[in-house]
Amino acid sequence: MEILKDKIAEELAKLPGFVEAKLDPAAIRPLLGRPPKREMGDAVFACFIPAKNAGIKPNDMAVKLAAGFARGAMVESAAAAGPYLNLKLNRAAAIAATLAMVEMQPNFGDSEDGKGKTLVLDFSSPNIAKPLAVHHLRTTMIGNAIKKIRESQGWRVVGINHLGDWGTGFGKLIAGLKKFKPEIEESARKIADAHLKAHGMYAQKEPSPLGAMKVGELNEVYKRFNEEMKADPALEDAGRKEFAVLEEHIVALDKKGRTTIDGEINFRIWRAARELSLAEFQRFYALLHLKFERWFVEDRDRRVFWEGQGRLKPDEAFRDHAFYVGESFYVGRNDLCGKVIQDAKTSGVAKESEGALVIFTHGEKKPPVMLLKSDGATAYHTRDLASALYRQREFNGTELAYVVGGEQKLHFDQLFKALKMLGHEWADRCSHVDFGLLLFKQQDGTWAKASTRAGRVVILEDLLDEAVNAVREVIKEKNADLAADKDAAEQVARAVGVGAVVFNDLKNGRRNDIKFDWDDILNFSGETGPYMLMQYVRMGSVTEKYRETFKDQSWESGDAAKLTLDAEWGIAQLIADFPAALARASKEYEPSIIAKALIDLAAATSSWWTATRDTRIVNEADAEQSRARVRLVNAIRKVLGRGLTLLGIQLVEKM
RNA sequence: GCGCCCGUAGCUCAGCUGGAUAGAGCGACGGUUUCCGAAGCCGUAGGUCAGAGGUUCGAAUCCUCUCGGGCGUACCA
Repeated sequence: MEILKDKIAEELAKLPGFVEAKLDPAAIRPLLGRPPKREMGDAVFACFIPAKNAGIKPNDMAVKLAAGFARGAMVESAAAAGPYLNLKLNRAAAIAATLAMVEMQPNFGDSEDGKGKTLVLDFSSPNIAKPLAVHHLRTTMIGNAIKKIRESQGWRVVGINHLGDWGTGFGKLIAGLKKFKPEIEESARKIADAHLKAHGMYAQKEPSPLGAMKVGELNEVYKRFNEEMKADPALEDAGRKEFAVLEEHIVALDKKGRTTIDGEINFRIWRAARELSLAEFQRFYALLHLKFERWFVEDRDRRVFWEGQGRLKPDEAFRDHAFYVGESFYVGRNDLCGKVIQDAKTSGVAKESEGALVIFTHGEKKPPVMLLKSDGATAYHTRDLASALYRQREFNGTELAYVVGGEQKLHFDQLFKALKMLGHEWADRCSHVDFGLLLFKQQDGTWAKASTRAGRVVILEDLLDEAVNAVREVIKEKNADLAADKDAAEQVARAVGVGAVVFNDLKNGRRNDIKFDWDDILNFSGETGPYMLMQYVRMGSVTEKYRETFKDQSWESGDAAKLTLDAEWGIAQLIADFPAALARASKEYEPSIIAKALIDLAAATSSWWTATRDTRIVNEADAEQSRARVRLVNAIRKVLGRGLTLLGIQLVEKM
C-alpha cells in the first residue's frame, strides 16, 4: 500500500473532481488508507478534510468524486460509501509493481534516508565481575536491532558497549578478594613488584593474579563481602579506600605520574577481573552472533590492527559490530572526568552540598547529579557526562541514544539536563531509549522482577540453553532427516532456540514489561520466532520444489496477472507495507514494528499455503501459474529473511 | 509525599499523528494430514477499550479528575 500510494495519488489528482477541489498528489497521499473490510475495496480516500475546506458535506464530496471518476492504470473503479471513496485497484498492476520493487533492491526496504547522519548508540553495557542476567538480553537485543535497522536506513551507527567496569563496587570486590583470598593479593604483589623492578616497563604478557577464576566466583566474593559489611561497617570504608587507590592509580597512569605499589596491585586485580569477564561475555555475544571490538584508541596495537584491516575508513569502520568503551576509559583517558568536574566548577553550575559536588538539575527538591562523592570518587553521572562529551567530540552524532531500562529515566533526564546546563546544545538530540522490566511468573501466579535477594536471578546462558534444548527435542520429533545430521541439527537448534527468545523479546513494544513465562517461551506456535522461521523455511522448500518440477529458475518472469487469489493480493499489500514499517521502526527506535509486520506477513503466507492446497503452489499442470506464485514466494522469503535479520535472528534453511 | 510509565477478551499484546462494525496470539471447544513441511490451517465462544466528565461531525486514541498497578526518588551502577 505505502509504496503504491504515490501512484494512486497521482492518478486521482488528474480526475476532475480532485482538480476542482485543488487536491494535488501531496494533499491526496495522506488521506489514502485501507478499508476495514476487503469487500469495500483495495484502498480508500477519506473526504472529511477536503470536504471541510470546500464547505460541503463529506458524503456529498464522496458522491461527487465518484461521479467524476475515470479508470486509470492503477485505480479501476471508485464508489462512494458515506464519507469515503472506496477504490478498487488493478491488482495485477499493483502486484507487479510491488514485486518489481522487491526484486530491484538487494535489501528491500533499505533507504538512503540517513545518509551522512550518525547515531551514537549505547547498548548492552553489562557490569563486569557479575554474571550476565536475563535483563541484559533486552538492552542487547533491542540495541542490536536498532543498530541494524538504522544502518538499513543509511545511518552510520556507532555502537558502544558502555561496560560497567568502574565504581565503588570494584573497591569492595578488591577488598573482598584481599580479605577472603589473600593468595590473590600476594600474586598481584609479585607481579607488580616485577613490573616496578623493570622500571615500569610492561612485560609482554603478565600472568593474571586471578588465575582461572570464574565470573561467578568473583560475584560470590562480592556478595559475601556485602553480607559481612552489614555486621562490620568498617569494611565499607575499606572498600571505598581500595577504590580510591585504584582511581588514583589509573589517573596517574594517564598523566604518566608516579604510581604506588598498592595502586599497581589493585589495578592488576581489577584488570584481570575485567579480562575474565569479557571472555565470558564473548560466549553470550557469540550465541547471538554479535561482535564487540575493543575501541581502538585504547591501545596502539589494536589501532595498527584495525588500520591493517582497512576498517578505519569512516562509515565502514562502524558496521557489523560495536565497541567496548568501558566507564574506566573516561577516568583514565586524558582525565575526561576531571575536565567535566573543572567545567562544572568554573561555570558555577556545580555546587557543594553535604560534602559532595553536585548539580541540581531539577531544583533543590529533587536529587541532584552527583559529580564527586564526599569520599572524592567519581560517580555514575560523572562518567556518563564524560562519556557523552567524548562521544560527541569523537563522532559528532546527529543523535545519541541510550538503550537502558526505564527505571533509569530520572538518571537520563538529569544527565541530558546537566549537559544542557553546561552549555551543550546537542543535549536536545540525546534520547533515552527505555524499555520495560523483565518479570517472572511466581508460584502464586503474580509477576515479579528478577532479583538477587529473592534468588530469582536467571542466568542468561541457562535460559538460552533451555530454549535450545527444547528446540533440539522438537527437531528429533518432527524432522528425522535433519536430526540425523548432528552438526546441522545443532546449528539449527541454536538458531531457532535463541531466535525464539529474541523474538519473544522484540515482538512487543519495548516499553512494556516482558512477562517471562517458560510455557510461552517453549511453546513454538503462534506469534513466535520458530513460526516466523517456519514460514521462511517453507518458502525455501517450495522454491526447491519448483526447481525440481520445472527444471528452471526463471520465476522473476512470472506474470502477476496469474495471482488472482485474495490471499495473494493480501500478501502483496503486506509486502508493499514493509518499507514504511521499517522506516517507522527506525525513527521510533522500535523493533517491534518490524516484528508485527513480519507476524502479519507470516500469518498471511501460512493461510495462503493452506488455501492453495488443492493445486499446491507449485502445480505441475500449470507452469505459468506456478512461476507467478513462486515469484511471490521469493518476495515473501526476501522480506521475511530481511526482517528477521534486522531483528538479529539467524536464518535457517531447514528446521 | 512527589515524579515518570501503564490499565483494551480468562492470559499476553496490536490498534500509526482522532475516522467505517475494536483486531491477533495463547488457553478452551469443534474440525482438518495419501499431497511443496500439521512448529500449520479453518471455525466457535469470549470486550461497558478501568471509571467519570470534557473537546469534536466523529474518541480505545486528545484534555481533566478518580480508582487500580508498576518504576524511580543524592553518595550502587
